[in-house]
Amino acid sequence: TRGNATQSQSEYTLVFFDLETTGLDVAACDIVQLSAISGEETFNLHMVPRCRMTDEASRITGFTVQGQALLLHGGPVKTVTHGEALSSFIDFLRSFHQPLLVAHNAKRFDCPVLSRALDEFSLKDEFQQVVAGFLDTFLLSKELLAATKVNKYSQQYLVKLFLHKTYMAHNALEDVRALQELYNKWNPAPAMVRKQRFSL
DNA sequence: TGCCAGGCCCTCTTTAGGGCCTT
Repeated sequence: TRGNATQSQSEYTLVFFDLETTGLDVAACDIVQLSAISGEETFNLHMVPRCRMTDEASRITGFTVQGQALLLHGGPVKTVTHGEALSSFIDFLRSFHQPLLVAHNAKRFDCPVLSRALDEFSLKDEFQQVVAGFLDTFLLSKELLAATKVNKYSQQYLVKLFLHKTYMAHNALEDVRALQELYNKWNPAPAMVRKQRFSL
């Protein structure tokens, strides 16, 4: 069993994930990078997007497309097809006990984009059978910090506020590392997790 | 080529508007 002793004995295993995409339109954007982390186990794959990247997305993430190649800050990046990435992701998730997927703004952004991609490759059912549910740290942070003076909830701001550090935001792997650390710092009560937990 | 969202939550609310967060 993967994960530490505490996780393997609990009802679920937290798996933090993040997508870098071609833009913010959840109904049309395509995935460029899919990353996840659970404990020390990481997952990180890149894909050549099948639609044009918005200039803003390129500026923020550093990803551009040249011909059939994906570039990060001008240098080539190894890629796989979207079908391969999603199948590999399901295999990665299968290696954990009851994986509970956690992302910042998951409900509004990462989940609908991931769900649409899974539908596209008829992998939704397989995915649903493996995954125990989702948790959105954006919504969770609002509830956790409701009694405080904090009124900004971006991941970058929260990481700076609670972990006193900056990180390479908009690199999906760095984002999930920071999110896992932030979550561990918060260590929300199981009751709150149960309350916030949702399905696709 | 040119365009660029919208669900959720809050509140000066529910016959609604506006800010936030994600790329």
